[in-house]
Formats: sequence, C-alpha cells, structure tokens
Amino acid sequence: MPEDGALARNQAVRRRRVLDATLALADQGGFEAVQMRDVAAEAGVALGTVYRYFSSKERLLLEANVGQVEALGASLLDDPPTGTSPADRVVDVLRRACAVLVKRPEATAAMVRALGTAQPSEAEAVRRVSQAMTAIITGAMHEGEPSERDRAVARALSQVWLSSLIGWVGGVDGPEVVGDDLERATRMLVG
Amino acid sequence: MPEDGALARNQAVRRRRVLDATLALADQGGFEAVQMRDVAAEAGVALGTVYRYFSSKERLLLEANVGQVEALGASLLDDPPTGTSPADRVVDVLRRACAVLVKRPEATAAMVRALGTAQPSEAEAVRRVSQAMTAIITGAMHEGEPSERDRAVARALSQVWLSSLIGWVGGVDGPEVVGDDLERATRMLVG
DNA sequence: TCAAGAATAGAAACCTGTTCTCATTTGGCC
DNA sequence: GGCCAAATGAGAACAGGTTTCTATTCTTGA
Repeated sequence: MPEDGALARNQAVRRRRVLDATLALADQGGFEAVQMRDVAAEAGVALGTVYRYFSSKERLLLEANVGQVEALGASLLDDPPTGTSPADRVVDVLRRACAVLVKRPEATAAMVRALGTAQPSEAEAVRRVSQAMTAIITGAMHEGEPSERDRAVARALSQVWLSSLIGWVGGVDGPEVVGDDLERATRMLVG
Repeated sequence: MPEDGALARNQAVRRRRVLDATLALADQGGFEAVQMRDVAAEAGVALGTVYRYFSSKERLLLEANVGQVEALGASLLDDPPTGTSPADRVVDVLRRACAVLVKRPEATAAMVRALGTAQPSEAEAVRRVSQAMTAIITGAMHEGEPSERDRAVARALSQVWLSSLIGWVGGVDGPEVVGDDLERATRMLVG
C-alpha cells in the first residue's frame, strides 16, 4: 500500500485546499459563512468530495482547529515561554494563545462553536485538541515529565480555557476576560 | 399594563407547555429529537407560536436549561449541602448536580449542546445559567457574602463544570469523569 | 355589546447541511 | 497500452430550522 503515490499526493492537496477554504470563509463571516457549498466552490472541488474528506461541517471545523492548536504548540518550540516561575510561564503561554485567537475573532468563533457542539462521532478530534492544549500547559510548567498533579492542573486549565472561549464567542464576556480568567485560574492552581 | 390578565395567563400556560414538550422530546432522543415541528405538535400550538415565544431552537433549550439550574438551586434551599469543610460542601453540591444530570442523559446532552453553541443573541440566557451555577457554588462554601476570591473560585469551577459536561455529551469522557474532574478541581481551588 | 388590534393556527416557502445518483475521470496494475 | 476499481464532478433530492403569509380567534377597552 504505497503511501506516497499520485493518488495520496492529490488527496493531500485537496484536503489542504478544503481546509484553507474553510479558514478563509471562517475569517470572513464566522460559522455561518462556512457554508459547505461555498467551501467546495472556494476549494475547487465538488460538494461530495468535501464530504468524502470531512464527514460533516462540524468535523471540518474541528480538523481546522486541530491544525491551529498543533501549530501553536509547534511555535512554542521555537519561541519558548518566558517567566521565572511555572505560573508565570503558564500565564505567558495562555496569554500568547489568546492573542493569536483574538486576532481572528470570526474564525475562532467558528472553531469554538464546533468544539462546543461536538458529538460522539467527533470525539477523536476533540480529544486531539484537548490533549494538545494540556501538553502545551504542562510543557510550560517545567522540564521533564509532568506529575499527576501537573496533569490535573493542566486539564482544569484547559477546561477553563474552553469555557472562557465559549463565553467570549457567545457574547457573554469580552475577549479580555478570557485572558484574565485564565491568569486568575492559573495563579490559584499553579505553584 | 395588567400583568395578570387573561392574555398573560394564557401565554404563561403556552410557554410552560412548550417548555414541557421540549424536555419530553429531549428526554427521548436528545438534541435531534427536539424538532421544532414536533415541539409545536406536542405542545398543541402552532409552529409560529413556538417561534413567537422562543426565537430559536437554541434559545428554547437554553430557557429549559435556565429552569433546570434554577430548580436545582431552589432544591438546595430545602436540602442544604452536607460536609464540614467548604470544599466538602462544594463537592457535595456538585456531585448532587451531576447525579441529577446523569439521570437524564439525553435531555442534558440537548441542553449542554445549546450552551456550547450559544450566540451573542442568547448571551442573556447563558449568563443566567452561569450566574445560577456560581451562586450555587458560593452558597455551598459558607454563610454570608462571598469574597472576591470565592467568586473567582466559583467562576472557575463553573467553567470546569461546563467543559466537563461538554466532554461527556461529546463522548470524549464517561459520565463519572464529570464528577471526578469537579472534585479534583474543587479540592485544588477551595480551602 | 362591539369594534380594533394583537395573538394564534395552519400551511407554504426558503435556506443550508446532508445524502444520493450517475456519468466521468483518475490512478494502480497487468 | 488497456482494464478495473476507486475517486471525483455535477446536480438533484431530502431534512429540519426558520421565515412568511393569510384567515381565524381571542383580549382588551370603550
């Protein structure tokens, strides 16, 4: 089973184009602007092809989200968090992540909405986002393997993170509340 | 402006019937079973009437959720949380709330999904749910007015609460994880 | 009691996510 | 090169949330 034949290459290209089209539309008008017919047209593929690659609109946005979060994790390898204490480093990482999201409010709203409505069929993608986030947080605490408590703290923080984002994109709170909530929770939980 | 005329009374009855129909359908088959045409038929009103009372399916489920959370808060007045320490009482309250929700998994899934997809137009209802939840938590800590830190802790816990529920209804975690996450977070944050 | 206006019923229409069908193209293989 | 299975394109069709429209019923206030 060749993993690098012409077919696999074309499929990778198509998949990328669909995800790019999704993010472009999401940046323009958020969740409602990501209409499957428009995604297909923008990506230059048929509607059925979009559904062959992503079983639903929700899944499409979740996969886009996975890419974003993993990109954030990768960028932290080049540009490690600053701060002398674990709490400071975690706050730095979280605020940096917030800054990225706040710059793209519409796309963030679309992806968070997909996270908030995830169904069991999408559990795998949700898990990937969640695990990437907790890994980012434990990585900011200190070198080496995180302790059991580290993991519990990171899990709680990633939960505060998700709820805060939901509150923001739902218009309950302003964007600055996300970072403030996270800093408060971090200082109560870390160290 | 008479608040108790025949019109207002009939409207209250209709509103109640619509919410009851919503919860009945949600108990049967969760979010997808709450179909607006079915809600209208079950409540014995026209589809347009449902929309006159609740501007969207999301709002309908959110209002049902508000009722459930406020009922939980009221039931705690009759049956106060047990435990000698603030942390124990908060854990007791949260586990009790979990038990209520786990008994109605389908309806819970429907309402949590509405919470997770809230749009700015529904911010008011989301705020009511969130405030009822934090009031329940601060009320379990101790008598009298909660301190600033109490409020921050309760807010963080209600955020963990929401994310855990989303994880449960999204099939990422089992129902027991909700209570465990909340207990861990509570013991780290309270006292 | 009665007229004016709001509220409701009933049903069609519209929008968008999703599914289905079928003809065509593409890639892998002999 | 030629064949076969899989993938894709193109579009119709379906499903459920939402909107719209008109006739009817109900409430209020004179």
